Amino acid sequence: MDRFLSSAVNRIDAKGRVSVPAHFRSVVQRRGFTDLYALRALDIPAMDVGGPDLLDRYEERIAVEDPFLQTADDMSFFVHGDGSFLKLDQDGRITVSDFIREHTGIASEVAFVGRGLFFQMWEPERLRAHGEQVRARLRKLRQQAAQDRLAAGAE
Amino acid sequence: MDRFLSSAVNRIDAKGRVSVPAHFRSVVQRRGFTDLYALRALDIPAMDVGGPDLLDRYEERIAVEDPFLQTADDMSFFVHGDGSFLKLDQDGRITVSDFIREHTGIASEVAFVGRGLFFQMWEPERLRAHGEQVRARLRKLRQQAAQDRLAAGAE
DNA sequence: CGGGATATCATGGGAGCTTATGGGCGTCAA
DNA sequence: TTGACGCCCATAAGCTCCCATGATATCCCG
Repeated sequence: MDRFLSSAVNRIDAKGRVSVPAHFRSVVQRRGFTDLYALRALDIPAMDVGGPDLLDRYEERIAVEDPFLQTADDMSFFVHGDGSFLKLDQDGRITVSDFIREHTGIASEVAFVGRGLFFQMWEPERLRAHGEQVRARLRKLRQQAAQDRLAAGAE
Repeated sequence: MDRFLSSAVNRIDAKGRVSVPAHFRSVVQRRGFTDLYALRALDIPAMDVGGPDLLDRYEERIAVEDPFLQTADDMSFFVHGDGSFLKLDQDGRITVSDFIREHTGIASEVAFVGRGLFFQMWEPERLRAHGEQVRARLRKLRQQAAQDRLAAGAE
């Protein structure tokens, strides 16, 4: 399987390093990459992380915009300026920069969450809270759907 | 990777010098440039910095304007007359001229921001404010796209 | 089936290189 | 002469490479 699946929590050591879960590393490696690319997620305190191909996908998206309009500029600013390469050392660890800490609130532990084509880095407690919210939204959605079906049947 | 990515904040010393981030320097070198060219960004308090190819990009933009209109003339003046060379010293530092300080508000620290084919120099606090605005615009764009899809599905 | 050997993995720390930053000194031009 | 600038060196902090350890999972063979 060459997708990012499941999750794990790892500890940051005294030098600010953290091990990327071995499974995630092997996915990146199988695609032929040695580096990771991290992007600040738009509306949640998490980093979206993937191989450099993640960057390529975004750049393809930018390419369809008119390069002289503000939207293209915004997208480039976000992708190139609000992201950074994470160099994997020989033991498969990355250093957690202030850039990451600021956006995520990560301090001493990192929660890695597989998301298919990429994975995310979270502060564990925030991830838990976010998970609650997501579940609540999904429950509500399902109830809503059930009610709609009832209403449609009564007509 | 030969693109300008991620960001860093460096301090200006007593002589008015500032180190260009090592990663950016290596990109410049890999592209075969020895000098940097800096332009005042059009509608933001930042410098656009890159190799000579940066000029090509701006000239391309001018080319789409009608040469008889004032806009083209303004832009040409801006690109060819209102830019400056930045010489890298042996330690990879540039001196921050008044030309740059005036347009950006840079005083004691410089934020370098990768933008793919070029990079930008910002006053750190202004960069933060600008980043917020960009993220807000992109969030709005995403919501808009989601609504459009819903509307299309309802037809 | 069981238990020891082996491999894998997260984590800790030492050593050396790279980078950012500060400052001295000579040169050239206003 | 003075101030801006280029060249050189020094230093401290940060980062990368390398090795060690313990815990866990996997394998293999009796």
